[in-house]
Amino acid sequence: MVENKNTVPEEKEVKKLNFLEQIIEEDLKNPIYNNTILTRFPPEPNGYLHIGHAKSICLNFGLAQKYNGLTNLRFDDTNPSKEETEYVESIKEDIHWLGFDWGDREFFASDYFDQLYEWAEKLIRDGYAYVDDQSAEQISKNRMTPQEPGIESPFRNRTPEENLDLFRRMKASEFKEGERVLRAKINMSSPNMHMRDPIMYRIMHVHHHRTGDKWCIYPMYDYAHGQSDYIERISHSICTLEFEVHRPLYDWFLDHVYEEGTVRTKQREFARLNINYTVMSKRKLLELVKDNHVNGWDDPRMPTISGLRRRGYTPASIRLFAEKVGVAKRDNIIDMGLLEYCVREDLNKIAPRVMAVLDPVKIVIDNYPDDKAEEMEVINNPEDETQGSRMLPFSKEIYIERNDFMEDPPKKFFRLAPGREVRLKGAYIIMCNSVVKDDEGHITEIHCTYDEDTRSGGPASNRKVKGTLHWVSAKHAIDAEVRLYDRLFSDENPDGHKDKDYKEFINPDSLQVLTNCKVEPSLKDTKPLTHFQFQRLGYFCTDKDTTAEKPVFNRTVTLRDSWAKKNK
RNA sequence: UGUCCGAUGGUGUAAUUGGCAACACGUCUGAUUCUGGAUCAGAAGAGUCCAGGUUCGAGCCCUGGUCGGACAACCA
Repeated sequence: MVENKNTVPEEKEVKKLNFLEQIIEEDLKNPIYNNTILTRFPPEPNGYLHIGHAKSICLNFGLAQKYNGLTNLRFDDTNPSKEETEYVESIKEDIHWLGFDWGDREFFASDYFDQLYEWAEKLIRDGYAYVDDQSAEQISKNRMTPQEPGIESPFRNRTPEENLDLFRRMKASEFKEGERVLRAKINMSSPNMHMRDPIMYRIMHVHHHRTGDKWCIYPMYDYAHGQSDYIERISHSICTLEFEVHRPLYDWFLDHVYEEGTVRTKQREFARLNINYTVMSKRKLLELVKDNHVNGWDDPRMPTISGLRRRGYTPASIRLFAEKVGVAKRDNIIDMGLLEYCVREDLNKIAPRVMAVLDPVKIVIDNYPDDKAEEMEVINNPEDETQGSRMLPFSKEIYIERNDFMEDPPKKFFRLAPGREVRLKGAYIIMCNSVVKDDEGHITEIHCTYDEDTRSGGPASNRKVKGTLHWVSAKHAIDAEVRLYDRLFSDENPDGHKDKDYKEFINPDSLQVLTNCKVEPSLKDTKPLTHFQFQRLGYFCTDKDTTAEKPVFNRTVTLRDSWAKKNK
């Protein structure tokens, strides 16, 4: 089997398949698949999508792309009491923004209510389903616990005729909510609780966002989901691990409607995404929003798609992240650092560099003419020449970052200090001569001199100095607000504590608003969602709160900072 | 105490399906740099949860444990 070892490989990329790809490739050997697959992304429209959904979206659309197939978007709208059209719009927006398109393959589980109902009648006629008159509490109680068998309902052995009659009357609105349900007749002593005569239909006198008041009985997830998959002829129904226990039930329902010669939908499960220092359940995210711990679903601290977008994440960065985290079946907690790596990776290539000083301190260049002003040509992005250059005004008074100056610096400090020189990026080398302080001892002004020959591109411009600072001309700068974000939780795994509520770990300092920032004039009228690198600081993104009078920027992520790291 | 699933460097994912553990992130060096960024070069770090067994050979197979997760909504 290793015969042609010495034919030697032209180092072709080793394709390592994840377990889903292996299953698919195995399946595809069967001609019934016709060499193609059909996946689906099935959100319930009861909340906003988060990065965990992004993983699933990338997986489902990605797999389909890879194997010559398509992906359906199907809203799992079987519980009208929790679902709203507002959510379906946001979900569609987020998927498109991520870069995926389902064309006209947009469906709703509610599209299939008629078919589902017919199949339910068939199950009743065949003796596989019955109407139960017990209360919710009784049903639940009689299911008992996983280690002891359940108790059969006294209504379990009604005749198909009686069941059919009752079921039709349920549909005809003759009963109140909770009075009756339709149950599958499977096995009350199965060790798998989902097989203990699961409920198929319940009565809900609730208006549905799409079917209006047509129905007062609605199918449960287990019944609706699998059958919807089959109706759409989904080949691979990929979901998260918690549904693994549902699989026998999924298959049981499918057995009762399956037609020979058709593709039989296969459900397979993968481990959901977890990221440290955040939470990833819709319920908890909703709670953070409702209790005002954050400012809405798109708060830049939220792991929602809309939050990440507002924070300044790009679709490509999230897709890269989804690829990097991989897919498997073991529990995982991904390091937030990986997500950050992914944005930096993308933004480094595309974000123009600009000058912004977040915590300004004034520098006066004593030997620079009082009313002189120059325009310095600076490169927009050293990683991408096609982004060209722009002009940046320079004058006698400039601002630099307060922490770029130290009166009494440690040996490895490469920035400005008395008697030291630094380069002002794109301009001159300056030397610090003196410092002016107020009564309290706070530095109010730093006096420097510049060397005219060191202007970028000038005769002495390649003189070596240790540090290069970003800066902004005082009289040309515009004021801006900058919002800095930190992790939302102070604990690595906020909902991993049995005795403590995750909310106890909310980081009180996750948002810091700086209102006294100075940015270069080119940033005057930027549109929300524009990405920049604030030179030496990090990647920033114009916020939707920005106005002509006061631009607002969100910090997406800092630059890697080996200096800060060293000083920890 | 029931059933199902899982266990590989700090984190995540691989290992041609039995051939002496690889990739990415992170970490640490060094080079380079008008961003303490980026880039480039290199290093450290696991012997695969444990114990047996099969085999010339086990991360992959078998047995028994241990630990972790999921499951007892008229939620999805």
